[in-house]
Amino acid sequence: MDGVDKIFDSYAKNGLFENKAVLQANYTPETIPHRNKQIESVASILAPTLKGEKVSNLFVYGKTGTGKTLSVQHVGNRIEKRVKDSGDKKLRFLYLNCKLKKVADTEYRIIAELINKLGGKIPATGLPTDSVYKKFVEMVDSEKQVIILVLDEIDQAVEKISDGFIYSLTRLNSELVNSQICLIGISNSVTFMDNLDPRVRSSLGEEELVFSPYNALQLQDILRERANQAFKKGAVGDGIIAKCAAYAAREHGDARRALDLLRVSGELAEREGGNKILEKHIDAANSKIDRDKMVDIIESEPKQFQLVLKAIINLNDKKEGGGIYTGEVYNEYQNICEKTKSEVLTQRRIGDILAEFDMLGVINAKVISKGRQGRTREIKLMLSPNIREETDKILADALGN
DNA sequence: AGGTATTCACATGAAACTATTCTCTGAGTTAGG
DNA sequence: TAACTCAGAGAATAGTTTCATGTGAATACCTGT
Repeated sequence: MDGVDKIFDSYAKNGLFENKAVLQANYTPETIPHRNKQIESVASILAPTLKGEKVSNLFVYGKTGTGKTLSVQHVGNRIEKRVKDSGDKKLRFLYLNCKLKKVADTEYRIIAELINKLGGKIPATGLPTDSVYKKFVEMVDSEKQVIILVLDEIDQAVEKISDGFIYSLTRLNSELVNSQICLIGISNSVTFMDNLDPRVRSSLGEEELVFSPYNALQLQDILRERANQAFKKGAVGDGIIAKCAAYAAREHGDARRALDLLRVSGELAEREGGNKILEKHIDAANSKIDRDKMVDIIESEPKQFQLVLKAIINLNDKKEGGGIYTGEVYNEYQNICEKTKSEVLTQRRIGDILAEFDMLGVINAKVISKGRQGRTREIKLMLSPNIREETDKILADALGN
């Protein structure tokens, strides 16, 4: 009876989870608490499709984890079911997440993916975009039907491609003879609409819907409902739910985060062999989630990014507290490249890489002007000590030294 | 002293280039009738 | 003659370089008191 057996034993005996899938990100719950109003709005906007009538395009926005995607999909499923039951009208509900890398982050791939969902076939590459587009129109228009097209994280798509793409989609209706198409855009950036072509804005934003963040009490309701299904009885106290909710509420009311927190807490408690989640598990889970996320990011970053990060870390160690500037980073970066015999990129490119690190929250870079000493980014490394440790390991590993 | 003009060290943008990935096409090759 | 193979053409993407333009404020330079 060694340690491994002991682990297996205790796992089999007192697993905390009844059904862990309930807490996972892709789970679709039966009910969606505190979103009735929004769901009804979506439903009333989409209702005309049941009669095959033209409906307004809809634009939905709200922070991550506020139930946007869930609500829209919920309504979509209901409509589809309804249509299937009554059986006369043809209606397709297409959901597409534009952020998924390698699936739908270019114009070509988005349309190709849509064609796939419609049941058509298209090679992953090798065809001119407009012929793919033509094929799409053809497929849509091949019979009399209504198509509800949901583009999730649409802001990502526009950033990568251009808004001309969406413009042509919104204008699609005029090209279609038989069918109707209804566009639903989902975005978590409120400002996304502002720097959009006015024509696109007006046609996409015929109807708008805002999902505001959940507050702590609402999060508690959500958690409680899911916890009931996910855990065995008695595993979760009420204080635990409240604490998870409070943590997540602090982070702009992100329900996904709250659920993650609960799940990871459960996993930690289980691993310790306990039969109950304790408060300390939540704290541990909280930092574990942050750490895992960051480590994941750094680990999966391409080599050049890691070299730049290494340069920043070196400088950070060398001059405790003092500001780090782009030029310094570039010099240090060049040194490291020389040592590791890597290709050296231009300063222009390093600037972009720094901006991306800033976006990811690895560093905090503020553009400041030092007067006669020019304009530059003032960079602060944002890795907490325990993440820092892991990072060093990863970098040493990846860069071989 | 107070007001302008300079100037620095990059930031930020746009366009062009490169390497790689993928499919399709058609020529040439092979195998079977 | 049909089936098969394989190089090359065309297209798209990611990552980068090249060229161009922008910019906030410390400093240098005036100006008139």
